[in-house]
Amino acid sequence: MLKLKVQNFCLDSSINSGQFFRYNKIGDFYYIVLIDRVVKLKLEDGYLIIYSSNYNNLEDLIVEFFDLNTDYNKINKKLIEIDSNLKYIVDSCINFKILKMEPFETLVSYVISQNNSVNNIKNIVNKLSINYGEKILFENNEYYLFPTFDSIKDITLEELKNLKLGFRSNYVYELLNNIKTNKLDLDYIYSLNTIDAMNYLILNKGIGKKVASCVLLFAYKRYDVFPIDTWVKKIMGELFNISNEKKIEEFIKENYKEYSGIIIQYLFNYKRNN
DNA sequence: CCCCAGGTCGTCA
DNA sequence: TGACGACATGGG
Repeated sequence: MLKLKVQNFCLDSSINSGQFFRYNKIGDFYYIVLIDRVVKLKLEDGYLIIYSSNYNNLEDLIVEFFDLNTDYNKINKKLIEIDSNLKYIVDSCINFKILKMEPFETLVSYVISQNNSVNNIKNIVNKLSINYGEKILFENNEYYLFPTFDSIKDITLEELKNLKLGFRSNYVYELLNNIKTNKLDLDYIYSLNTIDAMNYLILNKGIGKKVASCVLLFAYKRYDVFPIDTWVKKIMGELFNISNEKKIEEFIKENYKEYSGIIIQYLFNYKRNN
């Protein structure tokens, strides 16, 4: 068991925020499939109580995944300074973190996410993992890692359709092919600035601005990008009477700059939970 | 039977 | 450029 002192951290809202799809809550504990292992954890009296199928380098992994070294108090203060009318939104997301997810998993998951519901995304990603991911035994139960690129690089279109990806089957199929032919290199993205990274991702069929934004925000920690989805459009219409996507983009970018992704994530959470 | 979900693409003006 | 329907599937 690993016990980790944490401050200003809400495990519930951070996991259950539509960012990450590989988790289950049983009793007080969350069971999450994190890269190469199963992690079971709960928050108790300011400590994370953590069990895992693999304790190697576990603390670093947890700190990185939950973004525990970023000073959100400072960021939140800035957000409120920019627009104090949104204080109640920021307050409602207090101790919420933007997760740092694995790029390949994030990319595939978010291609699947389009025009889909969080529950159904979870289902499909789980099915994909059960069929093609490595099996991990933990507490006498079977868990499945998200497939590596190698384990699904030769998947057929029909297999994808059988997993009920629907029209997204073609997108995932082509995406894997692009990685295979090195037309898409996920490591290359680290070297690109945000705008170039966005344009690079959008070259792939099935990846538009929204999916690319999610990938850059959730897997590459680019806080200056922000996904605009149906929930964000709704709340921006209600709060600011802005419904046009371009106008939303200009407004957020102009006001929130390098923290755009964080305020948008707060707005998304608030709208989805209320 | 309808509408909608962390959208994107192709087409048509 | 901008608007608009199609696209698979599951759930309300």
